[in-house]
Amino acid sequence: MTIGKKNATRGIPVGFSSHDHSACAEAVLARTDAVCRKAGLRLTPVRRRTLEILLEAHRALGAYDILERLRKEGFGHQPPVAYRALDFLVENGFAHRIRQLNAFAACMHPGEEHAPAFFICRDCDAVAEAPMAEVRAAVDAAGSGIGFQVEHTNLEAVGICPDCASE
Amino acid sequence: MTIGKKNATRGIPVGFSSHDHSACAEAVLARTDAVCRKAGLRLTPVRRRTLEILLEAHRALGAYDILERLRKEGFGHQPPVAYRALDFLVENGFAHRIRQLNAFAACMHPGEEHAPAFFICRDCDAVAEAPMAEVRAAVDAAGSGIGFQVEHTNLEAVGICPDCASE
DNA sequence: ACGGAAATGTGATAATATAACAAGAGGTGA
DNA sequence: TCACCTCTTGTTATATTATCACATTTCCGT
Repeated sequence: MTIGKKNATRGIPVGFSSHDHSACAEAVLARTDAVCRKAGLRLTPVRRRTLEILLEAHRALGAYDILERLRKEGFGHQPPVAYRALDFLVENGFAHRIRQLNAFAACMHPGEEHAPAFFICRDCDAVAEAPMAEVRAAVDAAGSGIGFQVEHTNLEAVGICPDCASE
Repeated sequence: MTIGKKNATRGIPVGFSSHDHSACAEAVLARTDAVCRKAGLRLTPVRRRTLEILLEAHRALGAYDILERLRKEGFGHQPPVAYRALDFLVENGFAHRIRQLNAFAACMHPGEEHAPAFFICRDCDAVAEAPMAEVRAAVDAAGSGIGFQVEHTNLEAVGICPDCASE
């Protein structure tokens, strides 16, 4: 599946409200830099560029979409290049994996403790990230009820985004 | 990835508590039958058998695991055979798709309105299904807050199951 | 029986992801 | 500095998951 072709030229892919993309992208990148320095993580060129690509695209991208862009910029052109960078970003909370779409999106709140929920439009594939701390608490509680120790939760809601609803 | 190899011979794959598998499997199958009759859905041989396989396995299975078993029993041996049966089951709520595992598990509450959450052991791949109606309500509410109309939610929690924790 | 819709079977291929190994970059202590 | 170690990158190859397209069959209502 190629991600997001349907809405490539209209709408607001990550999040549903208008705002200055480049400003927020820069801010997130700066914050990610800071978090890496503090944690001793190496935000190498591929990794940094991968995050930038996600931030610039401002939508969920498939690994092969990212790979293609990296290739055009002189990075390696084999799948592991993209997957490794994405793994790093996801593991450290700088990006999220959207399983419904087999895609990845930049995290808008790097470093902050947050259990995000994703709202995915089934029409245009736009993705919004919303904080759902209460949900995480409820899941933790339900888990302990059955002796299960929750380490990570992923909540993906599929439906219709405001843009597509108004059409 | 092949699903569930790690724990193929020990533990309790779907749900974490001991019980009579074959009894619960039969009950679920009977209920599914009833729901289909009532709704005018056709639980054809492949579909029925696919559900039975999931129920008997009592764990999440990959599409190709299921395909192999269907093949051995004389059904078609091409991927669409399994995927179509699984699509039917998932669409009608008789099975769930576990995206973390690229796998499928029989629904233990067919016909009941339920927004399930899945607890997935990262060690043995066992899956437990828990009802999380409150979570669904919270997600719906959060969705309306951003103008998003939620149609379907999927919540997957990864962690350590009681069996693996005690080792 | 007949016609249309749904379901099945098959071959082919697309899309996603990982394994395994060689080579390079960068830090650390002798 | 240099030997050493670890992490990172690049590449080849392959595994795994999923869908397309089309022919055939089955089912159901008329």
